[in-house]
Amino acid sequence: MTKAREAALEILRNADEPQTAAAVFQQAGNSCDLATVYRTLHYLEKHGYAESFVLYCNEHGTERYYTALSSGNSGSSAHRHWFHCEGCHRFIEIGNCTVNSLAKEFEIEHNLSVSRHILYFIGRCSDCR
Amino acid sequence: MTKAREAALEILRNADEPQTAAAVFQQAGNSCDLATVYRTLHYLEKHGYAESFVLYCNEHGTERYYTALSSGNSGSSAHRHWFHCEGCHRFIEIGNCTVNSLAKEFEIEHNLSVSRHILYFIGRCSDCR
DNA sequence: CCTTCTTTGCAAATGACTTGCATTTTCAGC
DNA sequence: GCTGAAAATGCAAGTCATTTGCAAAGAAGG
Repeated sequence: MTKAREAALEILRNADEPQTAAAVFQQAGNSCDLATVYRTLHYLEKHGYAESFVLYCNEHGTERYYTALSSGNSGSSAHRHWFHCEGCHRFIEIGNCTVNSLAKEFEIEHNLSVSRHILYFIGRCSDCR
Repeated sequence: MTKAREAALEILRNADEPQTAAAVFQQAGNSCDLATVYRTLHYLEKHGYAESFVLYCNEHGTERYYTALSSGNSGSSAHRHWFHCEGCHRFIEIGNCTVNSLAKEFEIEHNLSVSRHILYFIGRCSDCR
């Protein structure tokens, strides 16, 4: 684990919301190149330290957001889902998600395999309504 | 409704899967500019003729996919969700989706408003397993 | 140390999508 | 049917997140 990777992972672990590459770059104090941040995030995801999803927001456009997974090296912790506020751009975790069982049903019904799923909500939080 | 918009809407209505701007452009036989296709799809979505979502696929990257909404004054069709096969890149509709009720619960629980949600599955269909 | 493999920085490239602007279409009102 | 203002289109150039080529810097093992 190199210094840049350690730093990025620490940033993701300390964050309570999904982070974009640009956000990680900024929090790292520009201590490394943005291209390195992208490569680092790919590395972290590939090796099971983080997961990501692509989210579209009116104001920020389409960006990939990363979250740390609790246990690294492919020992996966639970996949999470988020609500994104279009006002303040904060994220709130959607707990208690039933998508997994929905995916399982769908797999059986269609005799196929679902390797991942994406779910998120967009709206306005209680402060921004 | 101009010719280009009529054509794009017809393409979406005849499609049984979500279509990208590039796909609509191609099916339109390059009869208009790609920029016009983008503008047209924005128009259709803004005016309730279509809806869209952004999906990431390993092979095709991040793209926006459009589906027609049945825009008769009688009934606008419900928002739909899709499974995307990473092998053949076909889409299969996920029927019977419980996300709406999940969103409603979440709204009440957090005193916020969810204006839209994104859900899709990625995997391999029965032909591509 | 020295060699080799990996990672990084920098700059340039990519690809989906957007936009400025001049030209064409559309369409309501004659 | 004509006409003119408003809207739509084509083309080219721009934007923006993300990726990649390549040479230099760093790590790891002998």
